[in-house]
Amino acid sequence: MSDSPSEPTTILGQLRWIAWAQRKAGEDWIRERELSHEQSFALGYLTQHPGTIQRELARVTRTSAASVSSLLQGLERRGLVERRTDPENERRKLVYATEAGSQLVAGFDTALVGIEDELLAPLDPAERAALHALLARITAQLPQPTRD
Amino acid sequence: MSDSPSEPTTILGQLRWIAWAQRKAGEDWIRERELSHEQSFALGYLTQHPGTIQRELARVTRTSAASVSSLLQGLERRGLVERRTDPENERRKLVYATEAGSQLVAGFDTALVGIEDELLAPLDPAERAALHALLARITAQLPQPTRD
DNA sequence: GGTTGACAGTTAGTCATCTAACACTTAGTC
DNA sequence: GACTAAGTGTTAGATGACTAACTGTCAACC
Repeated sequence: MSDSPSEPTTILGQLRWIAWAQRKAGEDWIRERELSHEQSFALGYLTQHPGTIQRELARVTRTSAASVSSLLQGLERRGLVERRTDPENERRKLVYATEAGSQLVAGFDTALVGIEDELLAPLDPAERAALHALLARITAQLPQPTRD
Repeated sequence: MSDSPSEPTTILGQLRWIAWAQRKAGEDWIRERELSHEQSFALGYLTQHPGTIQRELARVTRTSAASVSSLLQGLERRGLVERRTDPENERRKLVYATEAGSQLVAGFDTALVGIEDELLAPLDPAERAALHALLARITAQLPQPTRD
């Protein structure tokens, strides 16, 4: 074996590398707004899925309930999100992005699209479709921190 | 726009998901040895590349010099690695896995191969090669935390 | 030969995340 | 109705990683 599987010559090494590059690419955008990566992601998600409960946020961000809890505390302290107890099930808290929160992350998704577009620049549309299809085969069998 | 680019329907969402799954899959193996992910990775790398300097370790792990420093402190305290100042350049420290360190991560790379194999199970060899080629096109243009 | 700037690593302080334990709510069961 | 188990969220403590500032070393240049 010429190379360790931890290195970029392996498929998983490539994946981790690209994921890392994406993270780095988004950092400027995020830092301007004084948010963390996960905060931006959560806020962006909430603008598109108002009333998400915390447990689902944990699922889509693939993190823990505890992390979501403290993450939202930070956002709430800054008035960017609002938590309301679900009247129909008082265990749950429905989370909403406030007007300020929505405005702060306005353009977040377009920024992400831009980053994706830049990273995928070497591939033409047909190749992107092929890549997407291959990856879908893999994700289809993955463990389940999925959204509904 | 039917979906946020943060979600698994996008290519970058898929990548992050798979990278996350890989991490989770390795956790059992790692926890048995009371190591962190980065520690395992570094120790595995050092068994295959003895005498690596810390700055290069930071590059291949795509982290900071400070993180490598404290990471190695932990490994050195447990006698798993050894740091020797490079006699030819006293700024540098050459890092070696000790015998104990090598034995501890013996099988690390085969474990990684197993994880990769499991994740890629849905793809046949030709498809894996295609995936690898597509990803290589992307990584070829990425910013440069590369090895030599 | 001293000065300057780049390179290599460490330290201190901060922040985010995780795990484990806890409190509260709901639903099922006797 | 009381008991039990599962679902939801929070808190506390430990860990890990980052940024910024620092020390020490090398190389280039006048």
